[in-house]
Amino acid sequence: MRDVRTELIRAVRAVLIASGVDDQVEAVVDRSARPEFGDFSTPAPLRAARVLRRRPIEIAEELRGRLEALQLPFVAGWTVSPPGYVNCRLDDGAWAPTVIDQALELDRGTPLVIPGEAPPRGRTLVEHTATNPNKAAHVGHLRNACIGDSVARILRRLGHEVEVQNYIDDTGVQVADVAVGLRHLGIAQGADEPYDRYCSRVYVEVGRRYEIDPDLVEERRRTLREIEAGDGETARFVKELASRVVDCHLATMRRFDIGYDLLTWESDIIALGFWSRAFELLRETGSIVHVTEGRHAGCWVMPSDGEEADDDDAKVLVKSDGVATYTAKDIAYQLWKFGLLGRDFRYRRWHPGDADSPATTTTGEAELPAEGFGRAARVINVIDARQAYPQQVVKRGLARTGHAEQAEQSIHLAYEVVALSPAAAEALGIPLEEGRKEYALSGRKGIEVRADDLLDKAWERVGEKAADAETATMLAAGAVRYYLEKFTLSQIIAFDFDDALRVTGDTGIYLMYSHARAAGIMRKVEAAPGPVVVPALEGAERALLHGLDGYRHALAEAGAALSPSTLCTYAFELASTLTDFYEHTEAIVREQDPARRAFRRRLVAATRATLADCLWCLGMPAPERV
RNA sequence: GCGCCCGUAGCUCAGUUGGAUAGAGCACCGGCCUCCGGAGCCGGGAGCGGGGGUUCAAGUCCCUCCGGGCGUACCA
Repeated sequence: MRDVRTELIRAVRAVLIASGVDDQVEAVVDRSARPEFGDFSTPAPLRAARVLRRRPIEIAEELRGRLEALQLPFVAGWTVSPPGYVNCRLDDGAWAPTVIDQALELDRGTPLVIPGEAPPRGRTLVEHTATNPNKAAHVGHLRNACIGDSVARILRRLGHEVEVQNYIDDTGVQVADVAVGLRHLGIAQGADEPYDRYCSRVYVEVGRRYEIDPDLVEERRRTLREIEAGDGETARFVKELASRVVDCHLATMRRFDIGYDLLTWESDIIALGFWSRAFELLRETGSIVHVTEGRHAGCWVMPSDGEEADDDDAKVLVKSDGVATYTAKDIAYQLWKFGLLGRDFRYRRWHPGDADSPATTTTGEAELPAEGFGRAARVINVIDARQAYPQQVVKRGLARTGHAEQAEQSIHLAYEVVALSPAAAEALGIPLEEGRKEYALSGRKGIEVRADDLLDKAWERVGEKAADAETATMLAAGAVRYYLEKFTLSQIIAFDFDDALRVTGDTGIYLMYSHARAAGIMRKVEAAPGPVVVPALEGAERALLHGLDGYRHALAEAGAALSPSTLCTYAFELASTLTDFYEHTEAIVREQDPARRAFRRRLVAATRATLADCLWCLGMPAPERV
């Protein structure tokens, strides 16, 4: 069977139809608001009253009769309460063992697909991280990576075929800036200074010098042109620089258990002529127009929907100097992602010797089959909300070139940025403004909290109590991830050190601690064989069973909404329910009745398994002890 | 100007796509270690920005106003 709630929804839907209401009325089933009503309740009769033109309470009585007649094996009885709810009380002896068994059978090798509902056909491509390879990753980049990684995990857990890509913009202004700085400013790398941090420092300094040194600005222009051209000394220098920073980023993300299937390089997109091919497609379909006068004179632009050429919303794709904009290359990339471009990369392993290494695109010798990459049915781009407009243009590019279906399956998973709380801003030496609640990060100005530094801080914090260094490493990474994932995507995170490094309350530490506690009980109480006999349930036990039963629903919901925070909320509730059980029922080690002891032990085992599964989806460790 | 997002307890945030009495963490105050791990638990006070509307039912949907953020580049 599926989870209890899904079964009840099916049953309610069936009796609604039998009563003459088709799908006009949704079969809503929720946990009962109060225990005295039962385990689950449906307000469907209230909604059906309008359609049937009858009193809700009468409809409720009728539905109750029909539901009773279904004789669902896990249901003890149905009641009606005014003004027109139908309530269900479960048969503990029937539903509890099923819920426990299902939790104990959780296996990450077996997707949690709902029986009868096959996972979607085709590949889902998730692009995330995409940090410019010119500086150390900061907490904003880390939010992107955590969201993307968890979405990928959740979808995989639900049986989707997922490919994760990290886009490397190695031809943009930002990397050019650092190249200029490295070549002309003579700043030395510190002895123990990691390369990405060194680049961060150079990046800030070169930004300052631009203000006072016009020659340096000219040098940037020249550098960009040479990068665009693709071969020559500068291009090689920049590729090397970007590669080294990418390695730093990969190492940083690996500390958070974040990995990738493929690195896609913008320089490869240019070198392999992706844009020129996309340009042909756009031109042939009339998706773009060449503007001869006005402020866009000499440019190729994509007009906005339903307006004439060169209106205010038109987006420039080719500048008057003939160079394609970033958005233009993004359209080409997006067409490739769906296998619509008619061109492909070549592929090899990024670091052949390293088992954790992703694959990478290359213009050199192909070592991996091309069929393994791209060709997506659905594309999810994890990109911050500020880029909604260019992402819309990318989507429009697909629609205009005749790929309405793929445009529909192009999802900009927008999330709000990470900013600094007043306290964090003050700690970084930023002057505070009256009434201002958040302060923007800026890699360019050096105003940032680096991902590695944050993790180091967390490690020191949890290390005070952790069993050993290895445990501290797990706890620190899990704590930081939870902090960055628990906010809804549309919420700006005003990053605060106290909140991020907290070890009590609604934190990743609490979740991992709960898991370790459950694991500890299992070490202390030996497993007992035989069938589960369900005793008279205490409140905390019933709550725990409901928590376990709700996992599939929560996971499916998080997957449908592409929302890790939904799963965070679920995880914290489950952990809290476990704590409640732990604190307010008799210790299992002291339980004398063997049947009850066995039942309670299995209940804890099922909870541990569910929590571990859930933590995996959130990219968090499930430690056996802390 | 136009578009998107945010506004829920002193602070930081949830709120199951419209359901019964709006939750949690932090902070503050007061309790709980002869008890499977106290990174815990129990108790205490206070809230849906304002105003209309739709509905049996609105934090949730519509309109409007007020605050705040972001976008609206031949930057990425």
